[in-house]
Amino acid sequence: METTTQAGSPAQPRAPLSKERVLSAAVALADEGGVDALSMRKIAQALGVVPMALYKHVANKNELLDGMIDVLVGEIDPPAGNTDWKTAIRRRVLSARRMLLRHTWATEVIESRMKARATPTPAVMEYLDSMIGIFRAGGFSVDLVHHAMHVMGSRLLGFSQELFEDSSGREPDPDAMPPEEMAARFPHITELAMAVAHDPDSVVGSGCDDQFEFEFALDLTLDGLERLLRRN
Amino acid sequence: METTTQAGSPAQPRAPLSKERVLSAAVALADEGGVDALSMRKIAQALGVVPMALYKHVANKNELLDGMIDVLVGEIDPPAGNTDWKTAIRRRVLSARRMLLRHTWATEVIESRMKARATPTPAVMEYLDSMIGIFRAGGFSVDLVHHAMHVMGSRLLGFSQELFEDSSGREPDPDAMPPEEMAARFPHITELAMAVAHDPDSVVGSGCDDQFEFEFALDLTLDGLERLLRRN
DNA sequence: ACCTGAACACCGTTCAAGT
DNA sequence: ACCTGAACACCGTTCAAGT
Repeated sequence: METTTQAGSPAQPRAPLSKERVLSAAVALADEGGVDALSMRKIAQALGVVPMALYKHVANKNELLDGMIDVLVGEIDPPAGNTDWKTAIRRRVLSARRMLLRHTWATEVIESRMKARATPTPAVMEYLDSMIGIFRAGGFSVDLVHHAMHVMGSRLLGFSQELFEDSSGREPDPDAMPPEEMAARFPHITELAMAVAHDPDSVVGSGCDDQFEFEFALDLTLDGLERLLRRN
Repeated sequence: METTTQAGSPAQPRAPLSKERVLSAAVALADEGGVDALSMRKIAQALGVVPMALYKHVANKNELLDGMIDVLVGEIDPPAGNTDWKTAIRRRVLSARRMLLRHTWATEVIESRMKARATPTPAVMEYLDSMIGIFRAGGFSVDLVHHAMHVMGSRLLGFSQELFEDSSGREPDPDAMPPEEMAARFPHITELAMAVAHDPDSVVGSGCDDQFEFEFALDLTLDGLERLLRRN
């Protein structure tokens, strides 16, 4: 009802807009509506600013996305000291995973920007570098850590990569296949799905215990690497 | 110079437009210019047709993308008979990888559509089902094949997922870091990069032997699974 | 010198008007 | 009944006109 500035509450509609404010507004918007719905115009609107004002702090949308990735990488826990390489890597990767689960759009943006850029951003480089450092301190040769980084690739800044994620709240398929046809055409999937559904330990409704599956895969890889290391 | 139909060459500008023609035109355009540059309008133009004509064969752009994925899955070699599960899986995954390398935009589209859809398309389901079938025929329990599918996840319809791919032909970074600063800030990356650069066996210029790295990671996973299988 | 509105060249998709 | 042009509601970004 009152458009002029009130005495008691300065209304502060004009906090001085910085790159940080732009980036965190962008991250918040992406968290809410996904990265496809993210536009320069909407970020500006959320900040109470004209669209062109953003271009004073980021050169273009790609640079904005790079900045958003750096914000995310900053959320990954720093490496733990006083442990062996295996638990240090394990904790770090699981911390990265938690970040990825908080920001569902992260893998998409990271992957597409990594593909487009000649070099990852410094923040990503720093993260990768400290990962390599943990392996090296654990006694890995340069060659073996090279392979290890490639093996870990998809999990380092990885993907939860669930093939059959919880499907509630997604586009419902108007002409979905009837269960009988499913069972006839895809017997192995059906068998597997049935086993999962009847497993009392599995999470009700969602089917797969994503966390368990992720750790299972991670440990399989880490054990394999450890075996190679011992063989030196 | 001649706009009317010639006698010798019927000019056939009006092949009757089918869903298949639309999809293969879309795949060809994506192969050329990437999926970001793909638009309904450009597909129509390539087919010599008005944009709205496409909507007779695909309901919307998402359905178009789903159809394109099916075209790609159709390019993966069928499972080989007369072999053990390990070589059968290996061949199939490597065939999928070759498809992914032919269509650089594939992983991006597959990942984003898998995330959006409640169920993968039937063609993708068929592929996954026959994969599970190979494991089952190899003696895997339903439980173990369940885990195996999760482990293989990122490689099944996977990602080449190279962290440091050949950077030629990508956006050059105007303010790239000087090598000395690189070495100081990222010692481990530098060490690794140097070792790779001085390895006479590595591919000149591109740095990493992507194919070798992919197979290294794949075999590490497969060997781990085999060990679990033997332990039954 | 700084800021910004209008404009440009695009999108996917709707819809009513044409045949 | 079919087909399609124009239009709608968006984009990211340029640029010239305002202060």
